[in-house]
Amino acid sequence: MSESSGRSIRSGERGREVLDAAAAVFARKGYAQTSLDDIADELGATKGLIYHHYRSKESLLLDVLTTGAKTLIDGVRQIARSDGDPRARLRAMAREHVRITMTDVAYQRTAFRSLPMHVYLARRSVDERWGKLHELRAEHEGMFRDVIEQVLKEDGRTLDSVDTRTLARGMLGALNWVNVWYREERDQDVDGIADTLAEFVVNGVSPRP
Amino acid sequence: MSESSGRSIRSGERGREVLDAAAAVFARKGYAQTSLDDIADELGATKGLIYHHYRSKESLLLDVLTTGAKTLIDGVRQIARSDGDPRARLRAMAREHVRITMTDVAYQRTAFRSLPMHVYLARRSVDERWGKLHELRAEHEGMFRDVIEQVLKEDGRTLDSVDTRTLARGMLGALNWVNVWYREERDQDVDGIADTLAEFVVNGVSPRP
DNA sequence: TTCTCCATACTACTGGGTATGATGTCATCC
DNA sequence: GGATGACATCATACCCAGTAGTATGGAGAA
Repeated sequence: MSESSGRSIRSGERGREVLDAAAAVFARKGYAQTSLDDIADELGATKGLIYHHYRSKESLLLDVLTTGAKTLIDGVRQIARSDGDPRARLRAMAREHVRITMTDVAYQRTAFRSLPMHVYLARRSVDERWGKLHELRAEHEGMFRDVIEQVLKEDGRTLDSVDTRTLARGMLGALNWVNVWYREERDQDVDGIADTLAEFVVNGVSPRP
Repeated sequence: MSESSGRSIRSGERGREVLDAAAAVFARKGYAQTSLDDIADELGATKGLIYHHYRSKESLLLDVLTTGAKTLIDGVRQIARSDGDPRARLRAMAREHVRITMTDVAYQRTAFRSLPMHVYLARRSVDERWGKLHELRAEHEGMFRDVIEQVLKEDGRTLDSVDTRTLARGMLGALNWVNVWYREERDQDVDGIADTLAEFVVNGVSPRP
C-alpha cells in the first residue's frame, strides 16, 4: 500500500481508466443495475483491478459524480466570473453548460441519473463526500441565480416580486434535460442545440415590455 | 383465478392500494433500490399480497408509469385542444403540467426517475407496454411542440429557422425538473411556483422584438 | 527479497420469484 | 338453514441466481 489502494480521486493513469469505464457503464445502465463485473468487462479485466483502485462500488460512483460536477462547474464558473453584459454572460453560461453535457456524456449523464438518489441519501450515508457534492450543486445553482438577478436588475425590475430561485431551477432543468434526449449519433449540431437552449433560457427571464 | 391474478391496470380496490404503495416507495428510493419486501412493509403485508395482484416487479412498475403518464397527458391534452390565444394556451398547459407534478408526486416522480432506464430498455424488453409508454411521451412532447409553433406563427416568425423540437424539449425539462427539487413540506405555494415556471417557458419562446 | 498490480476462487447475503397451505366468503343443494 | 364445496385472498417458507466484497497467490519490477 503506497500510492493507490482504494483511495479516491484519480489514483494514477490506470485508475483513471477504471473511472472512465465506470462512468460509461453507469451512464448506460444506471448505477444500481450495473455490476462490478460489467465494469470489469468494459475494461477487459476482472474485479481485482477495480478493487485495487477503489474500495467500494459507492466510492467509485462518488468519484464519477465529483469528477463530473467539477468539470461542469469549473467551466461555468469561469464564465460567471467574467464581467460585461449580464445577459450575454447568462447566455454564455447556458451554452457552456449544454456543451459540456454533450461532450462529457458519460460523467454528466451518470451525475444526472443518480441525482434523485443522492438527494434521497442526503445525510443517510456515512461518506461525507455526498455533502461536498451537495455544496457543489448549490454553488452551481447559485451562480445561475446570481446572473438572473443581475439581468432583472438591469431591466429595472424589482427583485422581491420575482421568485429567482424557481427561475434558476427551471433554467437548470431545461439545460440538464439534454442528458435525457441527447444522442451523439443523431444530434450532430452541438453548437446549434446549445444556442437554441441558451436563447430559450435567456428569453425566459426577459419578458416582453 | 377469476378477476385479478397478475393482470394489469387496477385489479380492483385492493390492487390500487398495492399500486399506490409501490409508487410511493419507487418515488422515494428508486425502482432498482426498492425490494418487494419494502413495498409489502409499506402495506403492512407480505409479498404474497403483491404477487396475487401483479405477476412481476416490472409489471408493477409499468402500471405505475402508465397510470402516471395518463394522468399527466389527460390533464394537458384537455387544455391543448381548447381554442383561443396560443400563448395563453401554452401558459395553461405548462401550469397544469407543474400542478400535476406537485400533486401526484408518487406517480410523477417515479415516472421521472425511471425515464432514463426506459429509454435504455427501448426495445430490449419483451413487454410491449414499454412501447405504449414511449408513444404517450411522444404525444406529450408533440402537443407542446404544436403550441410552440402556433405561438411562433402568431408572432410572424418563420418556422424553419427555429428548432422547435429542441425548444419543446427544453421546455419540458424546465417543467419536469420540478420532480427533482420539489418538497411538499417546504414548497407550499404550488400555484405561485406553477405561475413562475409557466411564465418562464412562455417567455422562453417569446423573444423581445 | 519486497512490493505493486491484478487474476482467481471463494464467501455471504440480498432479493425476485414460486410452491403451498391457511382463512374467509359465497353459492348451491339437501 | 345448515352443511359443503369452490374459489378468491393472502401469509409462510423456500429456492436460487446474481452480486458486493474478500482471501490468496502469482508475475513482474525495483
